[in-house]
Amino acid sequence: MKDFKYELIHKDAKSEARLGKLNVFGKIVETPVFMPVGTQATVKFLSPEEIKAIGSSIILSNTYHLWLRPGEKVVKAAGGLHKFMNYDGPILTDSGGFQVFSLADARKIKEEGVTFKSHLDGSTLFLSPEKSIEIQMDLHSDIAMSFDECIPFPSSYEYTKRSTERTLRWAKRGKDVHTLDDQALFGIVQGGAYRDLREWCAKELAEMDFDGYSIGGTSVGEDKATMYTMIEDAIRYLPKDKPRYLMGVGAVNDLLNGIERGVDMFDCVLPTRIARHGTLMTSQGRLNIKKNIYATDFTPVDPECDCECCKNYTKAYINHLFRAKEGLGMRLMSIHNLRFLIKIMEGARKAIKEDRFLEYKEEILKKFPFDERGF
RNA sequence: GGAGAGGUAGCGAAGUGGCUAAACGCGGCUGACUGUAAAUCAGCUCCCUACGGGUUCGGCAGUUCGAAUCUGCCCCUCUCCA
Repeated sequence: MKDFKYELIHKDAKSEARLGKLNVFGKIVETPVFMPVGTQATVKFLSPEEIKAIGSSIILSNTYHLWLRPGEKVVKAAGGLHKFMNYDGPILTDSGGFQVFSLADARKIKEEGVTFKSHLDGSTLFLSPEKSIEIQMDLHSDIAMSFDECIPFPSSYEYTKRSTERTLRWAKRGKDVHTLDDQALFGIVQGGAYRDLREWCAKELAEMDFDGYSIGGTSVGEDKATMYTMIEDAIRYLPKDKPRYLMGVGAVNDLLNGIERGVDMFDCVLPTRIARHGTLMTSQGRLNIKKNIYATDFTPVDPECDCECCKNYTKAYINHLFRAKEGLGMRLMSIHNLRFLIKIMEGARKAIKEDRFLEYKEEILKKFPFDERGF
């Protein structure tokens, strides 16, 4: 019997927003939750201690990248991913399915699996649904993902249908080889932007009885309205007693719109990536710390923020760190952006509890002067 | 005082008669970034009333149809010798 359980604490009265508690083999994750991404067994620039300090309760890592380097056997020999990276909180691993999408130039998809060209040395590699699960079992993450194909937008109905059918077969194949009792396995809803395919895929997956369900194939070029519809179409037939995870989404408006539609988990590279590139999400809107005007601005990044960066350092100092290419700048910015999103999630959970999620969403969207991109 | 080397856009540095408003790098400015090939990538960076015009390559004067590139003089810098 797996000790993995989603408990619905409270559903918002006026929306599909859900306050929940995810028991990940004894480690509790309150949902809705935002998960920082640590692709290569590290949330870039942050130590596990810092990740926890910002209020993060679960992080992501990646099958494809760890398979290539250092190799899943090395991680296994280390005693698993948690020991390897010295992080004892819950870890979710993506299956490598996204790399089918992002490394599209260097791959070939067949029924059996996907032939990749390594982005490291160009060597030819083969990843199948079984192999992906085997690697994830060696990594020993808490939550594994089914191996899927993340298709681009737009894609033809024909292709989307064929790909989604294959993704379902892959989900089944992966599930059949998954044997760990202390690792959950999620299925991933694809179906592109076609309602019937999304709904059908969700129903099929629900029937296979996964520990949780991901919504994949969003934020790949479609507009916001389409994306929100895709989420609704995926969630409609997903079981209410299992967690729903919207993959790769992290803009503020997307998080709120996802929660409103019943999403429990999110992950995104956005906050950490744009932080490294000099962009901050703040209560004053988007801010590029590299700009000249901040060179002599001795105020905090975000006066309303309680993170290590905002409590202790000034814009001028971080501007200097960026110009000097000092890593501390990227680290402080990453801490801030993650804390910013996590705080929004904390607020969302509180609002759901009080049956005022929609008001909260409006409040946030009105308060933060971001553009339609949501950051 | 003598002998060499050299002065190119914010800096470094190519270029040595037309294809040069001048490579490239740095710096500077702007933009992008959503299950991370990303401390990355793209554009701009002499001036202007800008699909055109104006002034540039230490200074001045020449040679030439045409000069950053050739000649003369001058100014300045560096190295070596006295």
